[in-house]
Amino acid sequence: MDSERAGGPAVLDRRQSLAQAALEKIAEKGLEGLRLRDVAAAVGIDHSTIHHYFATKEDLLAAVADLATRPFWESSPHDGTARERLERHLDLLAAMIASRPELYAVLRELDLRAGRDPKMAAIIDAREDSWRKVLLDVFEEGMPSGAWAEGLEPSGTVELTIATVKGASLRPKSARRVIAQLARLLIRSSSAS
Amino acid sequence: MDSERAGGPAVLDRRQSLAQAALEKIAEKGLEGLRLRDVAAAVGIDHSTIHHYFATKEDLLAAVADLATRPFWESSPHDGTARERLERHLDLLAAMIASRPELYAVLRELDLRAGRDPKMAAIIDAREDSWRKVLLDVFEEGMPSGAWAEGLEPSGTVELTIATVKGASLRPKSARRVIAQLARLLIRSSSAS
Amino acid sequence: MDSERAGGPAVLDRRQSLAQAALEKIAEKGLEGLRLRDVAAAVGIDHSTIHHYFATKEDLLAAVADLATRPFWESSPHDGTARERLERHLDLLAAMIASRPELYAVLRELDLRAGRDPKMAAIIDAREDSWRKVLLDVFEEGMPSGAWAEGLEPSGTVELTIATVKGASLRPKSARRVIAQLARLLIRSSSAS
Amino acid sequence: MDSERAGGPAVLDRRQSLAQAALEKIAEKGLEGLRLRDVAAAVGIDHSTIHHYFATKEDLLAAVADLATRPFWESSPHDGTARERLERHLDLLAAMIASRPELYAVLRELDLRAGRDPKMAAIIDAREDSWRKVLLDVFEEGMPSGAWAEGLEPSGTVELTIATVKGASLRPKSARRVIAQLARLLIRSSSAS
DNA sequence: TATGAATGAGGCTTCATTCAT
DNA sequence: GATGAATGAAGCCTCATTCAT
Repeated sequence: MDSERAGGPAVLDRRQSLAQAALEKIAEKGLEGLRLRDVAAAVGIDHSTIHHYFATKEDLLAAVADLATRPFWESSPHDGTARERLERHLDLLAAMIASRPELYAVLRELDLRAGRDPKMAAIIDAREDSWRKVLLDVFEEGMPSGAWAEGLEPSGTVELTIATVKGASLRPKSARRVIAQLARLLIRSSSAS
Repeated sequence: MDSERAGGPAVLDRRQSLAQAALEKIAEKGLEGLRLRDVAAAVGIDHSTIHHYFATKEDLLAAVADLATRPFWESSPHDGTARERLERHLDLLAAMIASRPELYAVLRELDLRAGRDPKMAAIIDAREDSWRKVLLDVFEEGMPSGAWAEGLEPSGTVELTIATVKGASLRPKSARRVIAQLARLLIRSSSAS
Repeated sequence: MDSERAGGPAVLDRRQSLAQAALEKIAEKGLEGLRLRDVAAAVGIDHSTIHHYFATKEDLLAAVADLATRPFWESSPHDGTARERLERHLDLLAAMIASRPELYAVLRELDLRAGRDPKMAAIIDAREDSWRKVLLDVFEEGMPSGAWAEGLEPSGTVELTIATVKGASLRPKSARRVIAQLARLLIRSSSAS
Repeated sequence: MDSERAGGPAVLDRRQSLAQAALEKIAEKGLEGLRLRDVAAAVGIDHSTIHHYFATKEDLLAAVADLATRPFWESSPHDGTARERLERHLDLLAAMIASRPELYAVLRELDLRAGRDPKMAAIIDAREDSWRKVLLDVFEEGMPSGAWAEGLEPSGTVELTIATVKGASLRPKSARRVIAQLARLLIRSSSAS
């Protein structure tokens, strides 16, 4: 009992903090500058102890991917009109990119990696598909009420939104502006709600 | 003069082909998988000979950045309406991403690198600013004639376009669709096509 | 007494099965491929628990040596003529090499180790001396009756026999044939079969 | 021309001396104690430079096997009677085991390794087959003249001889005696030449 | 220009061992 | 007795770089 309370979470914490430290190192030095030694040092353990938690560097990277893509939209409330939901969603994204630009730099790094590493692709794609569903749901919901700009096609717009957010995160400084501009284009400006 | 006629061009070719080979390797294995040995092998020279052309790995990388960002829009004709010019520009981009996805993967890799390497940032930013100007020119030119969607602000739309193209290039498969969707949103739909 | 009845035998069994598992691992991967982790895994315990039974890897190795050299000739009946006894002895050896080649591979591995490790030499030599005595006894016993080939010198033949059996065990496939050939040479051919 | 005289042999020397150094280390510490660092140190080069000559430790080991099994019987003259040739051959072996016991210890180490490593087996077996042929030739040649002990079968005796020499080399101290005893048993003692 | 030898720093990983629980 | 966390020494190998030729 005691050990379950003590050891259990501790282990999770260690794994978690190693993944977190790795994420920070990637943000700082890039995937090509990631060194297990540095990660270990960041959490204050010997670099060989890392292998207790992650058999290989690749495994650690998988944990980083998992951590970095941990769904954030789950917190988004499902109520409100489609237009409101989209606005909130994009606002949240812009805010997060502004507050944690390194996280998004790492995400892009992982996107690139996914292009040549099937294992990474599996992790990244799974999470991205969830995001895709969330967006598709919003865009489809807003169609009947004419919430969107003329000629907007839901599924293509999902891809556009994802692409733009990703591209915007490559330049955190202007991300908010870019996302705002996107929102303005997507949402029907005139007349009806 | 003499060297340009005799050894010069050959050297330039070598440098060029080394940079090209490096670019391909980066596309294949990422910045973290780039090995001077592999690059040398790809052009058929000894791995130590590479240092006769590039003193350091970083220098080679600079050459890669230069090669990858070599302006492509210069070929774009300046005639036609703003709307036509934007369409042609986006079409060209979509076509290039489709035909040379690796080149764009490398560009994104370099974007990320620029985020932590001032030298790289200098190279990348210089070229991106040129692109920025081209786009700004187009968007401003189309304003008076009402070529664009309502509420479009030139400078913000430049950033949006750049971000979207970059983001789209992370998923070459759907890049054309994304860029087309963007074009549809930017260009005023009413008033005849 | 108490511990022999309760924990004692269990501990002995554990030690025994660890040594046995180690022996098998050595047969499989050689002394250079022996890993305590593998041995522990083979008997289903944690790799650190192994140190409760053997303080050090060397200690485990000593147990392996002990196990591998556990005298087998004790079962050999002492009755019959010297010639019969030799034949039975060699037959038994050939049969064991055929049925447990790995055991003999490990024995050779330990022989080699004994050449550079005094502790190992002590264990190995003690058992080999016992074997030596058994053989010497047989050869001397057969001398008066002229059981052996002409010019056979007991003590030198003991060494020859040991060397040949060892050498034969390096190639288990042909061991039986080699040992049979040795027997044919040792035993006087004339004077009836 | 100059470089051919200088660089050529030098390289061979380096590879050769690395293999030789490795052989000595194996003799000293066993296959399980072989460290590339030690080998490099013995030759006076940085341990990473070893990889210039041998891509992997396994490759170095192959060179060691090649060096250790380099045919020695080629020097044996082909003239004389079969009996004389066998005597000379066994004498030579006994002398070599006496003068270079470590070489033979390593050979046995490699024999064992060959049992679990096909690459090693290929090298070892090839050389052993040559030896086999030499012996078979001798034993068959002596058959008609009745040079051998009664009932000696050539091919089986080849195996016996090989096994005995190998076994003898495990105990260099008594090797000469063992081999002499073998010779006495093989060669017809009485009567005719 | 080109090469191959050499270097040394450093990378990931392994492993016997120890220790607290 | 058993475990899992932790260690640190060490192992093989890689790689950018230098240097003599």
